[in-house]
Amino acid sequence: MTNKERLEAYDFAAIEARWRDFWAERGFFRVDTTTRENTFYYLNMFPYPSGYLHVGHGRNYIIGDLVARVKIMRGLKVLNPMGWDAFGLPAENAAIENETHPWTYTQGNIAQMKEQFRAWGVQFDWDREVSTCLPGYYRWTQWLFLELYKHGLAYKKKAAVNYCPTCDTVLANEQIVAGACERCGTPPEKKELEQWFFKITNYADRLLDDLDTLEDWPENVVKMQENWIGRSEGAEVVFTTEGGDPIPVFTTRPDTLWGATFMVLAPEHPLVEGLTTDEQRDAVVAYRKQAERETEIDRMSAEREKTGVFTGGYAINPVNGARIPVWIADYVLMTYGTGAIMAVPAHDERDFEFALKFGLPILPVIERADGRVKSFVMAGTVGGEFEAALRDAGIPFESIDAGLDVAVPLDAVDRYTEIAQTHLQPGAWIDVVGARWLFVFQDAAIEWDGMEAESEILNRCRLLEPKIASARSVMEILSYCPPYRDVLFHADYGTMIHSAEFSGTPGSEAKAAVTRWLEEQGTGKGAINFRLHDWLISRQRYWGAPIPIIHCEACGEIPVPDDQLPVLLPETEFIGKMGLADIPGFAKTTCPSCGGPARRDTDTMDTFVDSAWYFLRYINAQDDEHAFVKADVDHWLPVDQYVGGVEHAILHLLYARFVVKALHDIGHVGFTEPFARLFTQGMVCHEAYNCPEHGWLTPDEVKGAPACPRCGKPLETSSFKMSKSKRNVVDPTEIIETYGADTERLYTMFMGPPDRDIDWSDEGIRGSFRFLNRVWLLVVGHIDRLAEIGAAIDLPALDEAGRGVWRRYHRTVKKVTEDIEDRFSFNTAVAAIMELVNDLVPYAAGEPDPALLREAIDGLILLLSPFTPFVCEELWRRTGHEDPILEQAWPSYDESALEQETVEIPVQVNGKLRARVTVAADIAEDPDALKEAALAHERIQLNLEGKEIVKAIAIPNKMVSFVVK
RNA sequence: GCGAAGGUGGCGGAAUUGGCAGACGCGCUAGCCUUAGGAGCUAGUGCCUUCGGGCGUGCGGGUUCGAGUCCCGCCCUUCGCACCA
Repeated sequence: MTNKERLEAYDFAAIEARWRDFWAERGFFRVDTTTRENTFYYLNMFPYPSGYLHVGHGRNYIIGDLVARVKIMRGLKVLNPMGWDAFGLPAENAAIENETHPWTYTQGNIAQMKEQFRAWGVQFDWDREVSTCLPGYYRWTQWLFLELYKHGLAYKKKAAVNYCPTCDTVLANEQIVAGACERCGTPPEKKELEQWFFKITNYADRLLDDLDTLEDWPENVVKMQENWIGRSEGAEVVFTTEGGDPIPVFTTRPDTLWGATFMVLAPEHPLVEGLTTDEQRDAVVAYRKQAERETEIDRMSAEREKTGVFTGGYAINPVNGARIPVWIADYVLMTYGTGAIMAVPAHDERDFEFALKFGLPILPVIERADGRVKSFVMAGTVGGEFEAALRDAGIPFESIDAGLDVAVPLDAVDRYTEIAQTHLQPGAWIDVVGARWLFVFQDAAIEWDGMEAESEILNRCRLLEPKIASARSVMEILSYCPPYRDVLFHADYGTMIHSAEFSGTPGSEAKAAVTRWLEEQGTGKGAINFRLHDWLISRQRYWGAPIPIIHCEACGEIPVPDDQLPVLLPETEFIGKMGLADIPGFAKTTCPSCGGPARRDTDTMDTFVDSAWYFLRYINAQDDEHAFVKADVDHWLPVDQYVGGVEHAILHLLYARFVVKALHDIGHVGFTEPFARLFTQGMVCHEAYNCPEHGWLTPDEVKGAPACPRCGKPLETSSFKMSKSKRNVVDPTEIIETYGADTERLYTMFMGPPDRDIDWSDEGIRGSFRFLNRVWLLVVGHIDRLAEIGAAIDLPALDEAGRGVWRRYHRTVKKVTEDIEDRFSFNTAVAAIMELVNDLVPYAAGEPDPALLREAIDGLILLLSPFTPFVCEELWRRTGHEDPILEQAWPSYDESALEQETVEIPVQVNGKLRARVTVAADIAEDPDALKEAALAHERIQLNLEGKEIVKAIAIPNKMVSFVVK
């Protein structure tokens, strides 16, 4: 090997300084968006300018830079822009904390983050930089608002908001932590305020249906969106109060209507007032007050007991005229469906729990799908020959504590009833539950099929058994019997029973049949309900885009005319915790319509509005006349590849999809989905150390010791997402100083699959550094042995080692290309490059073919360049190239190099690997020849000795397998 | 409870279509080299072994010549939603 000592060391600091600004100066990442051919729009979710990016943030941008570089070398015109999600609460709160203006805070952070990108070698088209807090941007956010407004998609209505009485302000949902105001800990109150909404519910169906067209989105994100939209199919059925007021309810189970034994309204339902009787008034008022106060905190606790109060009022079930009690309970939400439900306790788990607790009747109206019927016969309730009779009838049973557990076949229920009745002792009864419901008394077997049977059975049982004299329903009696626990309740779609003329309707038809009938009767109709609510975009905070609406006493709500946009954020000094309403003079204006005195809307928009359209703005970021140009966005959008964190899987992505659909319908864009391909990268975690006394400690303080350096107490150690508060962030500046940006980039791509959460390893990164040193020495140490650029390889003249390297090189090109472009599998791409280097090092140290070495080294540098652009650009120049790497074509591979001359084929005998035979490629192709070769192998012959071959399988190029006896 | 992802050596992970489990890297072991650094180089490294082999991808079954991969039934971890009628 060439004498190492003479070789220049890998001086990453000097190399990175040399090339840091090169790519930007040459404009490789600038693109003209009027271009129409070979374009590629790569987009990272833009960050909130927090001012500091750790190595975990780096993952996102390094992936983007890598893909962009590959696509550029592929000859595509790549748009990879960057901007700042600069408005919003985090910036405002941080600014308040630092006693500065959010503007100053944000600008300083942006400068710092740009410097970090530069250090990483991460390149963007900075000519298209977008910052949502600049008037040049939010002027168009306001335009977007007005477009939606003019098309009926933005409206104002009273809505319950969270209001903190201590801070005297409205709180955004994000400001409520564990049910209390994040600043002062006071539980917020519900307050009715006028709020702006976007009518996203108009698009619920399309947002759901179009998810099917997003084939390149991660499955979990699609599912999360589906769940969030929450489409339910069922019926709306109109119950009535005794006073004649309609109470519409939504149900997904119209087939269970005959089992509705009571109703429950949300505590704040408007009909509660009228339904409440004088006796119940105090209880109802108290409950409503409690519900209003406690919802937020209480909803946090997972499994809470059902609570509720009877109003004293009754309603009429339209299907059978039954008079049923109306209750209020906080498990019914005013914000879903109609805020009222019909309760079918036999087939809805929540209703079941509620009914049992409050003693309301529970009537099964759907047969169990599994047909199970059970009967528990308590010891002493039957005569001695009972068991023999069961055996004769072929009815299986089991003796358990205190009695017999009988599993009655569904078709033997009547026979069982007879047997039970014959052997019943005086004063006893036997019940049959599950797919049939019967109570067998000495003088009668009563089918439990409705309210009349309910009261008769209840009365009889209470008389017969003093212990249950206080039972309030039949189901309550049954619930005392443990063996019945799993058969009393079910939510199956089974055959309808106890439902008048619908009894016997099979489960598969029941829903549709009842819905049709309800429509004929005029008491209900098929209905679809969504969990998705309209998007509340009003914020009563300063740091956001002002809503461009003027309120005039004479003319009403007037949109700010286009030539008066933007409505600028008023300049103030240190703003503290306030909204636009607190800024003197802001609201005062004149009506654009009548010229009279008027008042500006003082709400600002949710930051999710800013980020719901920024990907359009990049296309024409400097256009002062338009938000974007239709012809351009229609070409560039949908974004070819969108990358960001899963934390935005629901809100941001849903809002962006909604805005694009709305803009499409209005006619501003020609496409209906913003992001063709989505990739969600995982978080980077790092060891964090917690001392019960001194809190979170940095790894430096701990130095690997298991105890706190200050108090000696044992430390809790576990891996968390990097965060300042847990003191476990890894600072890229330190990494870059120690190893260089290339090493950080390489390790970030190598440490694991990019979609998975992963631990940053302080040892692991050294492997990547070592590898780059190896590459450096390989290239710099053999420059004098490289043939001239472009020299042709004389393939037949290569020795065996050379042919091996040649094949390895081409296989590597194929694998790296596919791993990056098709699979986003950067870790395995790096592993393949490492394997290539592992082959090249000994080859280069021997008697390498200069032309082959040239091809392999050039190719290695190009393959590695998207990962480690600094060192690769340096090596590229040192090996004699004058043009930059980004002007080179991405390496291609030679198909013929992928074919092996000899192949190693595993041979199995009875499923166990017994030998490997090395055969020529043409033999490996031919099953018969392959079998012959396998049979000829010594170890196989040994294994086959004295055995008969039952079956022989040869899969070309894969495997030979013998089955022997 | 519902939905999603995952469980493979001491560790991060690989195995893309049912075909050689553990690529690549970290760590570790031994040796070499050295101007003694946490550098570099070489070899080894799933477990057990009587050195023939046996066992091995969360657990239990199944399909198959062949299963980390497919099917059935469980267990565990992480994430998202959660009284949504």
